[in-house]
Amino acid sequence: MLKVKEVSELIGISVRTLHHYDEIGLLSPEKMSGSGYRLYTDTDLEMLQQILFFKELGFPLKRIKDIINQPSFNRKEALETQRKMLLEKKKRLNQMLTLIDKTLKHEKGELELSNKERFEGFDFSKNPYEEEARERWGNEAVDKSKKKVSSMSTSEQKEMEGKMNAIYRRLAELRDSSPTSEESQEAIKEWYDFLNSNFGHQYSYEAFKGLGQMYVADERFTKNIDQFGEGLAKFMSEAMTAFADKNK
Amino acid sequence: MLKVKEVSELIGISVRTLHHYDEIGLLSPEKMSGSGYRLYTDTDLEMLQQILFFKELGFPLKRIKDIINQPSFNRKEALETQRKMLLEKKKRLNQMLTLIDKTLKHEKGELELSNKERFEGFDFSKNPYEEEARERWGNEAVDKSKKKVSSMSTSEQKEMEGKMNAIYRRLAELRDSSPTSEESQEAIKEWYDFLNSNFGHQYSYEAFKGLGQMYVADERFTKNIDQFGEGLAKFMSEAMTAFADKNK
DNA sequence: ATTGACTCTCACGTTACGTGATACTTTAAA
DNA sequence: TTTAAAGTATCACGTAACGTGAGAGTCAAT
Repeated sequence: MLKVKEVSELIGISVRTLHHYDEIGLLSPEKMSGSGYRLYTDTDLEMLQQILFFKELGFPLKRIKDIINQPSFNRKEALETQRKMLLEKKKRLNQMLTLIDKTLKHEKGELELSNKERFEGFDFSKNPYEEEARERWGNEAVDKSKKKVSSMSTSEQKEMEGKMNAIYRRLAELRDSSPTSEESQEAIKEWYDFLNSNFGHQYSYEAFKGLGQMYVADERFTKNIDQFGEGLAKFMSEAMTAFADKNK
Repeated sequence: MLKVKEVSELIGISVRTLHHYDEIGLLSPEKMSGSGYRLYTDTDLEMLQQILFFKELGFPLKRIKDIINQPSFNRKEALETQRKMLLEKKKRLNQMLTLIDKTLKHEKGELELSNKERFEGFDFSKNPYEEEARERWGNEAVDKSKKKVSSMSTSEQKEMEGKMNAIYRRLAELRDSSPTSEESQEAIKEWYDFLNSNFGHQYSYEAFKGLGQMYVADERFTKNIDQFGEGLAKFMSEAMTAFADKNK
């Protein structure tokens, strides 16, 4: 069992960080000495490794706490998911390297670079790995929408629900047409805007696409959506994918 | 020329961020409309790209501002340095992937993993790229010490200078002995502690070693230090390297 | 003229610690 | 056994980098 300085030196994080993690309930050591000293066990260190990987991937500490406290949390699975996420991060890094090379060529007058192209290697999606985390450890869109809704007044809830239903009904009318038609895409845009302005969560196009995929993968979504019309979830999923791919 | 929302949507950063960068003088648009709207030119966007690369590499905004305001700042050179840094970042990412693979093997009982090994892919050095930035855009140890000194009272300056000179003199006395001797290492530790408590900058052992190397690589340092004794810069450099290697 | 979208500044809030202070505990040396 | 230095705790303010909401001014289309 290690005390704070020992852990701090072993890993290279500050004692203050360890205190902070204890305070917020993220990592509280399994044992305390009689005089109130924190004593970290091997198990604590195993969990700390998990935390540091999630932190490296840009997850806020609160979210990390959520995740590791899931009853279904399993370290081996987590490592595999984190591995996948790190590979994606590596891909993004490669995109940035490609962008630098292009910019250097541009500086040398070897190629043209539009303003848009100048920033194509950057991706400021909120947290690109949150979608994956959600799939594995919790469906935050559903959870968050439930929470957000429950904190509204009744009339606010009715208004929002009315808007949502209207969009669903509109989409249901369109579900026999092509998901990529102009009308369908317009309606999906409305859905995209609605989600982004009412649920305290900002969807990237990629995340929106992932959400659409979940509509058909997750029974709860499919059932809920298909109330408005048989096959609506599938239609929306396809339309959302098309929307995201068109706008990326 | 683009207004804030256009820039925000082009790149994916918030309007607030652009406001903030203007406020702190990091990126102020070249033009303003008659009514006070920020108007960003292509040149502004070029600089913003630079800023975002530095930010990706973990540089604080203040430091980024320092760097890009250097008279010697040159975008092509910056891109090349940033490229190098991103490659290093990629290497660190690979180390983490390797660590995950090792941890997974451990979970499966295929290998042993000590507590130390469990964290070997992590590196929490302050900002690992600062050393390189310093080499290229400014010798912050010198600059910062000058700035720090100029904001002190005269008596504070004398006291600090006295301490510094005493350490130099001590080291000068030892310069004909081995840089790794106990006495030399003690004196170097004093220098390390002095630097870390007087210049508003925290040296990692690696950075301290790098600084020692600069003493012989940078004419200004060598000249300044050798005032205390011929060959002192070289001696200190070697002793600092030994000190860092022993403590890492 | 009106309205909705856009822009500005202001200012408080959030997140994740860094830092210094004060008091208690532990450890090693005298 | 005592002492002093190192280690640990809690407290609380500060920093960095925005996020968020508010209120007022601007712009463009109807």
